[in-house]
Amino acid sequence: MSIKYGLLALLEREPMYGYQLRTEFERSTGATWPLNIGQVYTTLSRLHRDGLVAETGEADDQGKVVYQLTDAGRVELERWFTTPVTQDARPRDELAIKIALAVTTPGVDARAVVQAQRTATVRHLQELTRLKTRADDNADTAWLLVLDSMLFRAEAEVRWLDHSETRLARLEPPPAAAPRAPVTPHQQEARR
Amino acid sequence: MSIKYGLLALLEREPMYGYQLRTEFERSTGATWPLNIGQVYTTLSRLHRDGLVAETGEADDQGKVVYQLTDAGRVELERWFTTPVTQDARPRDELAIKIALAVTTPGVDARAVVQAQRTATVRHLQELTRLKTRADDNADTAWLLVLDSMLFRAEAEVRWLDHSETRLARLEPPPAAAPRAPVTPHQQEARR
DNA sequence: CGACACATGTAACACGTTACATGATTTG
DNA sequence: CAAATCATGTAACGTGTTACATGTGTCG
Repeated sequence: MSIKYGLLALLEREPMYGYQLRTEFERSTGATWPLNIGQVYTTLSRLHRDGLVAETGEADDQGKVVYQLTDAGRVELERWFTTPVTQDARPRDELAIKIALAVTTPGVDARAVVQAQRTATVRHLQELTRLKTRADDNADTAWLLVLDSMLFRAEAEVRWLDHSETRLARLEPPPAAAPRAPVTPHQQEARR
Repeated sequence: MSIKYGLLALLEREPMYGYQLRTEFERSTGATWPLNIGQVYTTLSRLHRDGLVAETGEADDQGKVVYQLTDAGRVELERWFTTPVTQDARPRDELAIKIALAVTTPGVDARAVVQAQRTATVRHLQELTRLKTRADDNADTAWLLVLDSMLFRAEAEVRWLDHSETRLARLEPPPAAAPRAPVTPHQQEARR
């Protein structure tokens, strides 16, 4: 869905051909989400089928097929921009599902899963921070916004993972620390 | 991808049939991401095709087809739990793309887009908070974790939107406040 | 010339959603 | 009995990824 409207938005700036659309999309979002060129063409053909874009005349001398927005396309784009992204339109959060199911899956140490993810997310966070310090000079607003978005998200994810660790620690005593009372049969069962 | 492993995780708890898998999945994640029953069956058939699950004998007297994990399925599930979710495995963020493109799309007031989204997200945040106060009593750890995940995310999103608003305000003076110098032709062009 | 970037497209497949068809069981 | 819930499946379609086929232009 994002691609479809992304292409429409780019075409609102000016008519473009497929290859150019990919380049511009990746430039605007800082190559955060690389866009497969094949998808550009299939999406364009669907947009054309649905009357949201049209070719500006036939393929030019080098075989480039330039597309432009139709009025219907402009209406659809306007609708996209004025309608907020709702929760039920978002994809399932694989991480949340993973942690949630780790808690009740036998043989799985949920806290280890949380810790492994935390390490990976912190590493990602550092990479983002590094990118940001280098990006502040050139300053392409769109790319900076995307970068901030990912930073805020990653920070929130780390906080959530820490919060989850705490919550899990309250359920189950920490694994092998100072000498403690022996585990009960029930706890052993729950741990496998 | 999340569903595939979600089903494997549930089957690690105990063998189940399709309908039951949907019920358990929605219970574990607090009905946050409703799971289409059709998808359960198609996913199960793919998992069966790939040798990750197997029927426990033929359909029972009521026609229920119970599935269980195979050894290969257990290995795959273990792999999922021990491998962190990486950034490039995540879907594109429609909101980030929308705001990023709003900035450079002619005729679109990026700040209005940000504001509209903020309202929607804050509303969602309130709904989540309401859910949480009511959920703390019953206390299903998995569902609480998912709820927290969504809370942390929504909070981060609001912060990012505010941050974006600030960034955008630095680019373009606020629309119609105290008397100011008239807009230049260039600014009018940029705004449509 | 050979490699690489530019440029368009198709095929196959995975995943997700919606809608439909079909029947058994439960319950007001 | 009628309606709702339980239960299994299929068909059609949208979207996304990967890989392949094909050709032009440029530059070392």
